[in-house]
Amino acid sequence: MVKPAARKKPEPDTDAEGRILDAAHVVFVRRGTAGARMQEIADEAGVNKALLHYYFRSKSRLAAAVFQRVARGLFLRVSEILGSDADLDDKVRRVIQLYLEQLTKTPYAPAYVISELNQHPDRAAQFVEAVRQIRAQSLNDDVLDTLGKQIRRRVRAGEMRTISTPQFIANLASLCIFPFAARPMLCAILNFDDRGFTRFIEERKTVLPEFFLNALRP
Amino acid sequence: MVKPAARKKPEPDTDAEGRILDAAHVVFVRRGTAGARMQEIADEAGVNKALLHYYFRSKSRLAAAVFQRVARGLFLRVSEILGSDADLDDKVRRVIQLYLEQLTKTPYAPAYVISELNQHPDRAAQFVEAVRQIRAQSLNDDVLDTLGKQIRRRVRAGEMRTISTPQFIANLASLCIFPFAARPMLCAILNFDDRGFTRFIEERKTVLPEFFLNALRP
DNA sequence: GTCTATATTAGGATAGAC
DNA sequence: GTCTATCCTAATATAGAC
Repeated sequence: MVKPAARKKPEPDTDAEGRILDAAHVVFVRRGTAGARMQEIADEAGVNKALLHYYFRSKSRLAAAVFQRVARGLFLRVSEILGSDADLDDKVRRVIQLYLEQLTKTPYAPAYVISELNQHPDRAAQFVEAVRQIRAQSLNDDVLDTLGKQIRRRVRAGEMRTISTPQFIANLASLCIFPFAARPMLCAILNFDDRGFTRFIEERKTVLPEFFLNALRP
Repeated sequence: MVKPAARKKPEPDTDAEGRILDAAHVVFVRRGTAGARMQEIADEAGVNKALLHYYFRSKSRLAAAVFQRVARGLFLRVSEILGSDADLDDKVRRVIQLYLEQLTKTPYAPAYVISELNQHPDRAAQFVEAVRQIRAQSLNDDVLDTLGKQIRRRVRAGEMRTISTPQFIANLASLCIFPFAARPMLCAILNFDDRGFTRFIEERKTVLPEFFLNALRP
């Protein structure tokens, strides 16, 4: 279904299948799976509705393909960093930097993934599979183990407060991802317009590494 | 529409309008507005579909009523704490405690509000209005101002690192709310089942205040 | 106020020409 | 492979009896 062969056309026009998937990506992320309309996807792709079924058979299969793609995108690069042999502080700094930049480009991804996972219980299995695949690809067999060892080493050396690996990861993910997922909420509470939010994220690029690393000082 | 009069029946059966709103609450939060079905709400309320239209005219009005309710619920009590005259450390501890307990009882609220706000742009205005109402109700005219003053005072006194009020609030909200909003995501990554997640939140009740307050030490 | 029955439209899916 | 035309079910909404 996916041809890894060399791309012939450098123009934005890909083959129909690719255009449809891209269009579906846009529409599903914007409206959610339940709110998306096949017609809107077809329009966005510049093809006929029937062609969506030709390539993807049904709306739910198309939705699954898009979800897989977005979920992977959210964790692929971060997983590489966490699985690398960099120093722990360095990992933290790089993860924060990466997320704040990546999510600035794809700001709707977190809210979409959160929505899907909560409304569509069988997406959870799909998500677990995506995570498993990413883990298998990364240099380290288990990113979590490596990270846990790094944390415990630092704690034993007295360079860091005691913290469990899950809490460490949850805190890091929360601080990076939540502001994007809850952007309209934050903007309402803090009286931000788009410009205000952008500056807020810029500020965050320096605030967050300090905040997080400081929190772990012994 | 809402009668604040004394409740006649102590049984779970309220009047039809209340039962419908409760049922709508459950179903909309579970499925999202687009995914919810009027039939399912009617079943959940134990009434006929037509009655939903009798009381709420249309699905979108019913959805708006539910959203208002859930959004208020997310911020009402927290706003009381932040607007109180308690010490800053105390506020932090009480907010964390409140959120972790409240969200344990209504774990789907954050994901629902996030979904709605991202998929349904005009919910944003509704949300702003809900926040404005809560602010007007609370003892303090502007919770944000009060909090900002407390933060700056602590910073000037050298008892806290410099941090802007928006970053302070965003960090606190992120750390409290995200794990619930992204529960299936966290569970997949950290290999948690329901039991594991519950223990994780229990652990978090002690971890989080330490983490947050420690992050702000000078 | 609450029901049954029905109207109406929207939207996913397919058949078949080209 | 891509289109036009059509089918068909699901879902919101209303009419009208009780």
